[in-house]
Amino acid sequence: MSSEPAYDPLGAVPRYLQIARILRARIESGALEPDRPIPSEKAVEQEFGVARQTARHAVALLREWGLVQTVPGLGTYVIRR
Amino acid sequence: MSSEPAYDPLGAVPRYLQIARILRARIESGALEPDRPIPSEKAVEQEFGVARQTARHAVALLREWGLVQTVPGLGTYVIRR
DNA sequence: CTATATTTGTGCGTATGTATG
DNA sequence: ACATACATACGCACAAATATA
Repeated sequence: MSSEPAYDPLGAVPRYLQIARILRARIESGALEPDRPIPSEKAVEQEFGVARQTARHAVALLREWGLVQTVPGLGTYVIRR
Repeated sequence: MSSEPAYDPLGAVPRYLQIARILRARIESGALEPDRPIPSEKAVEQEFGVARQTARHAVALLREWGLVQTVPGLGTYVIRR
């Protein structure tokens, strides 16, 4: 059984990093597929109950990690590799 | 040759002031043109490796100096004079 | 062509906590 | 105590790009 990292809002690990790791796990597991969009910032906010800034921070990490590509006005997509 | 002030993170002059002076020099030299946006807060953060607060502090100085004008939701622009 | 909805980009203001000089 | 600086996090607003009715 492979499970994604747990989300612990009160933990020592910053929320944006926890969220980024969870989304990364979804990409690596194939739950989020290449050339397909990841959840919007709005959706991330709602799923994890965080502010937009925090959601954006998480997605920014995915970009830095080379996992996704963002198109303004459209969305953020999983990079095919 | 006119060169902009050096950035010295370990110097006695506060970083926000150093950054503000560098951006001012770019405006006065024409590297940043009137009616054109200066680098976003994010870009300033990244270029100088400082926190958001510090980048914002620098841009706030440019406003106080009457060099730029900030438009909410759009950016900060060099004032034509 | 216009209007609307969605998504991302940018900025403002504020707050808490940590650390250094 | 104070100024500076970093890190994290919340809420809000307006602008721009994109897609669709």
